Amino acid sequence: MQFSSRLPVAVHILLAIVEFDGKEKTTSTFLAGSVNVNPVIIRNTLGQLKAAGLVTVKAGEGGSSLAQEPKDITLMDVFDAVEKEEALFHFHENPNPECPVGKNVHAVLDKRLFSIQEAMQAQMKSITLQDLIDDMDNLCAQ
Amino acid sequence: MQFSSRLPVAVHILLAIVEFDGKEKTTSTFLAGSVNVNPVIIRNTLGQLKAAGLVTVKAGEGGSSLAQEPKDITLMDVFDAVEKEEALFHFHENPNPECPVGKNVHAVLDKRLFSIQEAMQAQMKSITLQDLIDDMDNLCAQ
DNA sequence: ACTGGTGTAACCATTGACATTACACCGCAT
DNA sequence: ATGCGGTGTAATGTCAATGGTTACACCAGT
Repeated sequence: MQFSSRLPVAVHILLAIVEFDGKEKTTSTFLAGSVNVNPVIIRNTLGQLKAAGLVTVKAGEGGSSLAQEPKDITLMDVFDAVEKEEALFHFHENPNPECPVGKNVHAVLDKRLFSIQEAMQAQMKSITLQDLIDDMDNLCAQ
Repeated sequence: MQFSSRLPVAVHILLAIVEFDGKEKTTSTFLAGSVNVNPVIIRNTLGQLKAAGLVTVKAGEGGSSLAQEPKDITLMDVFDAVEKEEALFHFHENPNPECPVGKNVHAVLDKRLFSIQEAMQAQMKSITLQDLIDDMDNLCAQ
């Protein structure tokens, strides 16, 4: 199982907004050209980022810009904005309640799985958009 | 996006094998009754666990047992056995190489995303089957 | 040989992601 | 005020993966 490409796409959008700030009008069509997906995908993603308060989008005029400082936007913020999942793991089953194992797996596993999710999220929180910008600037400087 | 229910199912199977060891013949049908899924799912999952060297399955006779000590089996082992994914994140795009952002997102994001994956895996490695057995015994004792 | 069980393959239904078209609405500029 | 570029969103199609189910060949002990 793997995540959708939404997080990468959203990050790409944010980086492009920063990069082209003041140079180009960052319309959905323009961004779509850089990310190489359909403009509607951009608009939807941008809508999610806007709802999360990470960007502002100019309705009639067109274009978008960051609503927060790059150092204040973490990957966790972006992830939250773009993936609405509550639980990472899918506890599908209706385990057999007659069975000593079936009756208790849920209680036993849940907190462990949640701790895994928390570990992931902690790491996401430690990475900011600014980190990525710095990395990109270093690459470009070479 | 979320993971399939394979990891939970696999853990359930392992716990049941331990729990009913010596008491019941843990056939795929029997296990299916506890997990409450189709026996074929159990056989497939059991096949993956076997391939990973975590369990042994008796072909003609029927039933299965652990191939390692519960304290030596981590959730990471189970996850690896059951989810064959390499990368957690799906870097779908063919970003526009003409664009300074598109050209570099991959390089910049990849290592960050991988570090998130590693954080998750580290936590998975820290949880053993024995931990879960202990938790379950405590629940049953109450 | 019979029987219970395993290992697979084939097929179906469902779901979610992503692409794409279409269209209503907004706001600037002529 | 109207045209135009742009946004917001719904409807639809395609594709891949999951999970369910049936079917059947193979294995081992009685």
